[in-house]
Amino acid sequence: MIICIVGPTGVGKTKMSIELAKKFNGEVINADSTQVFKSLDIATAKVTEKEKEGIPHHLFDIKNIDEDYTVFDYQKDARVIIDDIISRGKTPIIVGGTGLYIKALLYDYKFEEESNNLNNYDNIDTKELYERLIKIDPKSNIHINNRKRIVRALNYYEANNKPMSEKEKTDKLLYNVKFIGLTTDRTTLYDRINKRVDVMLKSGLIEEAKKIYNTGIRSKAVMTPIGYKELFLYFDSSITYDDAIELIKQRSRRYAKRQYTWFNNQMDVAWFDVDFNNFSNTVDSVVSYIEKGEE
RNA sequence: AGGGGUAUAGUUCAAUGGUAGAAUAGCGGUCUCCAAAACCGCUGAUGUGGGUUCAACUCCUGCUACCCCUG
Repeated sequence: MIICIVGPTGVGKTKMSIELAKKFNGEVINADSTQVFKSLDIATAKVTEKEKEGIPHHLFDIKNIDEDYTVFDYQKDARVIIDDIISRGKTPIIVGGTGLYIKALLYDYKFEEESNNLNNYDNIDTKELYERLIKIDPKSNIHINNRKRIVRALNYYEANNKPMSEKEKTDKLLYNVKFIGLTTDRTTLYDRINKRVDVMLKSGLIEEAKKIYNTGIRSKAVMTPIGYKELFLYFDSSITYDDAIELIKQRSRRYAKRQYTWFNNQMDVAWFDVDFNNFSNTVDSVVSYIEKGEE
């Protein structure tokens, strides 16, 4: 059996993962696209050594910030680790907020080996790209404004010689997985998100961001997470400090909302309302839910 | 107290007397190697009572609230 903990940012997934690992003889596998990178710690709310309580953790800090990492890589790496943990008789506990990573890992998503020389079509405007796409793939339902997806579909066509809309859609669960979703009402969640940003600032977020800023590295790894790019704008004096902080909070709230959309619609999740005043209550309900399913 | 001004969506602003719009917030959704990304959709307002007019956010007026100025 595999346990997979999902939910929006800031509900306590990390804390739950440690508790469940203790109860079920588990090892934690990261399912967060930003936490695979070294030195992105505070903004990504990565587990600290102290919080780990000796539980083995996998796929954290495995890449440098000037390297790329994709779902394709994640699927390969994490499956090896799952098999290894199971072969040692322990329980894999997958924790993270990146829905696509989780889905690609546990369902039979098929990715073909493609060259990493992706064409960005930098000099061509989106409308033109869309017209090209429709020509090679009339059934495509990618929206005309979604440049990123259009580019992907064009690259897919070039690499595989067939339109993306003809790619086989696969949606079968490959493992015996219990999806545990942690949730709370929207107001509480937003409040926690806002406060967590303030805590991050006290823990040295500015210093962490400044250090990365000074490296001059502007890779996907550093420009994707919420928390650095906004502060970079402040360092550049493009926006004020307060605006940068507000932006971080706003984007975090929106991110949380998108996470709900994914987890509600893409996988079969058992949701648990988190009791923040007495977290062990929540742990107990989750544990008994898992044990009941095991009979 | 007297004089002046303002009142439109949760917020900030639009609308020659002729279908009340936008930004932002909020909510919902898409997603098969960039996903903390990218993209799409929806809800919601003329402070209040009269009057003029075919027609009032718009003009007149009573009230209320807020802002500025003056003792």
